Amino acid sequence: MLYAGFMSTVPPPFPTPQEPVDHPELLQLGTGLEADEPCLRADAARNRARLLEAAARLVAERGAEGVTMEAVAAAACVGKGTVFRRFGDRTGLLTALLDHSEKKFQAAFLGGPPPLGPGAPPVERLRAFGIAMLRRSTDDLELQLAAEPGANRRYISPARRVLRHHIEVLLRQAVPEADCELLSHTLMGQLDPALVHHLTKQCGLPLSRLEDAWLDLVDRVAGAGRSR
Amino acid sequence: MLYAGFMSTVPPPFPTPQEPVDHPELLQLGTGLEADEPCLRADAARNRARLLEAAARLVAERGAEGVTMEAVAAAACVGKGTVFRRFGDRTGLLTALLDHSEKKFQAAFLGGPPPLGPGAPPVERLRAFGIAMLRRSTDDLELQLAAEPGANRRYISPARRVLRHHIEVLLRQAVPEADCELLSHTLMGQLDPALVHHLTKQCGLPLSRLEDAWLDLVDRVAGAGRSR
DNA sequence: GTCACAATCCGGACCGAGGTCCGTTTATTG
DNA sequence: CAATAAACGGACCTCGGTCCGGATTGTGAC
Repeated sequence: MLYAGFMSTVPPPFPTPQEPVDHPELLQLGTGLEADEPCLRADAARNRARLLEAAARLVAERGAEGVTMEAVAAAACVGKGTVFRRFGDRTGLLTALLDHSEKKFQAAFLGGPPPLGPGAPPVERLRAFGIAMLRRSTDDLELQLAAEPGANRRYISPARRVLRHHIEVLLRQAVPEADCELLSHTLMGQLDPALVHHLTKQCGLPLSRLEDAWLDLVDRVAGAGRSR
Repeated sequence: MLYAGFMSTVPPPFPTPQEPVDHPELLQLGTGLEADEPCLRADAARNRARLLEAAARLVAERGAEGVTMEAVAAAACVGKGTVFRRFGDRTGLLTALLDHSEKKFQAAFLGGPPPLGPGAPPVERLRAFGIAMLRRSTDDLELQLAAEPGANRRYISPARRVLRHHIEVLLRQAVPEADCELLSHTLMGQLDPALVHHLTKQCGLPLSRLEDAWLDLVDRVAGAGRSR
């Protein structure tokens, strides 16, 4: 028997069938990313805010590694259990910290101005999307790494689903004959924060090279004279 | 101050400079994967064997999740500290369990018969390589998932390096004008055990579709009429 | 307003597992 | 048979995660 009271904030347990959304561009903005405040008791909401603030402060002063669930609880003057009830687990807390930036990004590519948003041809949107993700990764890279779930759940995080699905939709327009679902996973791989971290921080490659590689990859996969 | 006595088996702590190997095809067969037995004291070697056997037994009867460091130690009639000294951490132990299969696979694509081994044209070797990896992933998928290191170290595991480097070498022959280092990461992404697990076990896709997608990807990236 | 009741939340004791330390034991070498 | 380097073992620490008795809050009735 699991808790039942705090699933609003927390990614649904999965495996949920959750067949692919069929109305491509119209999925609700924050798929599971928010739905926070609706029905939270006053004290719960207050504690939630306190916790996020405390966590952000800890990240700022001690880095993501210093964000211990106990430390956050203590810094927020709250019991440890409260942190887990609200955010499910450490990954959930860290994800919530990234939520704001995440939603801004989603808004940008789902409804913002072209070439990132609708209006530009799909391949161009793909190019812009990758560049934007790479740039976004360089900020709060540490947090994104720390927020990454274990191997079992890496591919079922709601945020990742949204990103990947967006790529898939664009791919369908650009290369309808391909297996766009799988292809989208491949493209996502190139934007994986862990890979970006490895290449830039551990191997010392300049970000521009990753950007070039993305553009090249899009070309190869969905580029001009494609027929298969 | 770290331990210094058991680094033979264990991936070097990193950050070690470790500049990229320059002699492409000639790297020693097991890059960091073995170098085990050479200078182990008799009792140490015996305990190592005991531990691996115990771990394998535990995997067999309780699944990878049941492989607790304490349980392994107990099953091998050995102290907990010994397990860590020998294998560094849980990932190291699990990796060691996969070592045999890993080396066999390396031998197959580095020196075995074509099209996997040398002798076939690079694109064909690439195709065969992916298919082989996908098939290999379906066996001991659970173990491979469990052995995956945390986000920080995912891209610096020696075994992964070897695989990726092999792809890179083949790519250089097939598409010399491309950024083969980065492209190889992309291709590796498609073969990531976690992805394979997600797609086959959680989404229910048949393995054959992954294989088709791999062939298609190789085509797109390094396929026939390429000029850029 | 206030009272009572149910739903929700809180807190911190508790557990298991990974990882570390260091005093002790054992293999090797000459 | 020393002497030395290496290995051993298990107590110990930290941290993520769980549990449940008790405290708070929202609500409807009066």
